[in-house]
Amino acid sequence: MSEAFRGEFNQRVDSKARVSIPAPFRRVLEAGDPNFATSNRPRFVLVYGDERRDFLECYTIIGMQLLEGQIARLPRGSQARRLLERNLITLSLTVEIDEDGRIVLPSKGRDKIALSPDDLKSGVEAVFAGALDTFQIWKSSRYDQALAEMARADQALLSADADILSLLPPHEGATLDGA
Amino acid sequence: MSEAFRGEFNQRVDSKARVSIPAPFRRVLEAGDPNFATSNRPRFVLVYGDERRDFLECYTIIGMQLLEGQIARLPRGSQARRLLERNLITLSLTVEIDEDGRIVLPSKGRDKIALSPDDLKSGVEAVFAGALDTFQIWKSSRYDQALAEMARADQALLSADADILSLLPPHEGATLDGA
DNA sequence: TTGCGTTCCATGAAATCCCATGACATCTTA
DNA sequence: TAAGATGTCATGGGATTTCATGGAACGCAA
Repeated sequence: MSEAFRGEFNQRVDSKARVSIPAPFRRVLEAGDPNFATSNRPRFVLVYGDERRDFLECYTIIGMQLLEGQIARLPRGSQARRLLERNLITLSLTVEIDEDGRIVLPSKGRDKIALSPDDLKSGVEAVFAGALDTFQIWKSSRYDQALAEMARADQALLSADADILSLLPPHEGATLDGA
Repeated sequence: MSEAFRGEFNQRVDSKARVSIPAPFRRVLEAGDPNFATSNRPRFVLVYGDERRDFLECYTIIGMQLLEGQIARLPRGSQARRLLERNLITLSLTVEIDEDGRIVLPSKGRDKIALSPDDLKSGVEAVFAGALDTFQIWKSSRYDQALAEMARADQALLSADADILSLLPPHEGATLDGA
């Protein structure tokens, strides 16, 4: 995976629920859409399942196909498979990026991240957060909130002076410094 | 599978049992009907077999042909083949989408999802739920009911803070993050 | 005629297209 | 190196089209 979603971007959502996809993410989405060369309009999959989350998770076309392949390996009709299908397929949409680099946030997606009609009218910010093979879309205010909560939880995991990388598993084979 | 049925749509069923097919599903049905280019009227197959279900399962023309091919591979006269033929072929209908993007729900189909004449008179909602290579049509109230039942079962399967993706089978070969 | 199914037209809301602008960053050229 | 040209990006606004939905008109058979 040479291309990956990285970084954090704030984008304005306008009154029509349009929002620009950050340009670096567009590059990744273009590379991950087998159809892009012909259509010139990158598409991707926006997942709004999993009630316990309040952000949208976005997959490249190829990334989602890999996921579908994994789901297909589970027995038809099994509970695990049904749950995955519901949350990742039924509760998801394919969206297309327009000539201006924007998408319209579909209404199910707006509901999920709590963008009310009032929010749209008065103007809101969305946060795009890269997560390697996917990226997330948050309502800005909720994102800040969630970060604060996570920071608190993380303190418990990591003693004050420890390096974050100490959480990595013990390495085997090649390392960054070639040791 | 570049085109797939995704998402969840509520559509109103009118007093004549007409219902609009959600536009994104129409695009997929058009692509899956070899005859569409000439007829300009996409067709698809509506399956109402399998007594244990109370929804209609819808296949593209091509999707159903693939399924028929698989059934044909089973030994003639075998019980499995007979059961599949009955439930997927005998108990099914081909329907055509009209110029306005609607179908008329045939009466066998209405029976299956419990749309009574009274329901039609007073107005009902149907739910269209995408499931990759097929989509389902439910009476809205039953859909909500079914979801509620499943939600209860799902809690047992998934511990409170676990990621849904943890239900995937242990991977072999390629994964999303190229690990 | 009456009931049923089909085709055609009407409409408001929502989604999409097309064009415009200002902020930056990069490249070019004297 | 300073100034101008060029390009990409995020964002806004208006015009246009599509979509879901309702109702009227039409054809046909009992």
